[in-house]
Amino acid sequence: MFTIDMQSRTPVFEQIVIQTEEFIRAGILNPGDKLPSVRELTGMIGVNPNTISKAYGELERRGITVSVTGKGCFIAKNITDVMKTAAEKKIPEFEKLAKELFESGISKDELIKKINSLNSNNIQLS
Amino acid sequence: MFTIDMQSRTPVFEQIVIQTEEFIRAGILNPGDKLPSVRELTGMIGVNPNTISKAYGELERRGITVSVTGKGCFIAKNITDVMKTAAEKKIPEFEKLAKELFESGISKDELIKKINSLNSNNIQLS
DNA sequence: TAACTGTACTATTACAGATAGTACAGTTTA
DNA sequence: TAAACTGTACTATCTGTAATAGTACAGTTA
Repeated sequence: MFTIDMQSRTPVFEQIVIQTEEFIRAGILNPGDKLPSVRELTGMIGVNPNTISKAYGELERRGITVSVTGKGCFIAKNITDVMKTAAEKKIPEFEKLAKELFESGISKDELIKKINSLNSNNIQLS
Repeated sequence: MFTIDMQSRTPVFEQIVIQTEEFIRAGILNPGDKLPSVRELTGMIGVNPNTISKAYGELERRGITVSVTGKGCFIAKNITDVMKTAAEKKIPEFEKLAKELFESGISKDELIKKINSLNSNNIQLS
């Protein structure tokens, strides 16, 4: 499930957060789904339980998961709204990057072409 | 000229690199232009000369500037090509971000609208 | 009760960014 | 020529963050 690159400059706990979000967008993880337990992931990835706990804490802080001691870590029921809201906060970042490429000599048409080529991998199960 | 945020998680030397690139795209810095000397910037920003030197070294490594001991640090003559090539390498990053926003519920139309609203700040002096 | 769940805490190691100080090689200018 | 400037190199040190190690605790499940 998770693919961790120990050589990456991106902290392990952050890689877990990022990949969890990617799995949600791809429809692999859905509302109410249970993530592997801290100790399961510890065994799978080969890192310290504290590192997993830190990732789960960050996911909960973002409203992406709900952790319950004794039960586990679950994808939030309102995950669709949470992801949409988070994405809207990233629009300025998108505009900044687009502006950078445009001012560097890449045409608007080429950028728009890239967007029109996007395909959703989201699988609707309901 | 340079605006450094000491509270930012982005290293100071990297902020200098990023802002230099921004000044070039905005037409504020042009081919052959001389950057402030290491010791001038040290005084302006209030950081260690080594930090400035590290930024200048990185700029030269990217082909953005040419440093000459005894003379100074200058914007490369072929800076337009260098910036275009660098931007092309960032297209996958652009596609990834666009895909993330799209899969999170932001429509293609909205993204395209943002691109069409872009205005170039580039000032042509020649 | 036993085995699981997430969480909290301290101590330690490792690494990157930044500072401090010094030194050197090359260029410009008076 | 000499002074003042330019970028660069080097070592030592400090700091903050990531990660590890080990232990412990509170709540849930079977």
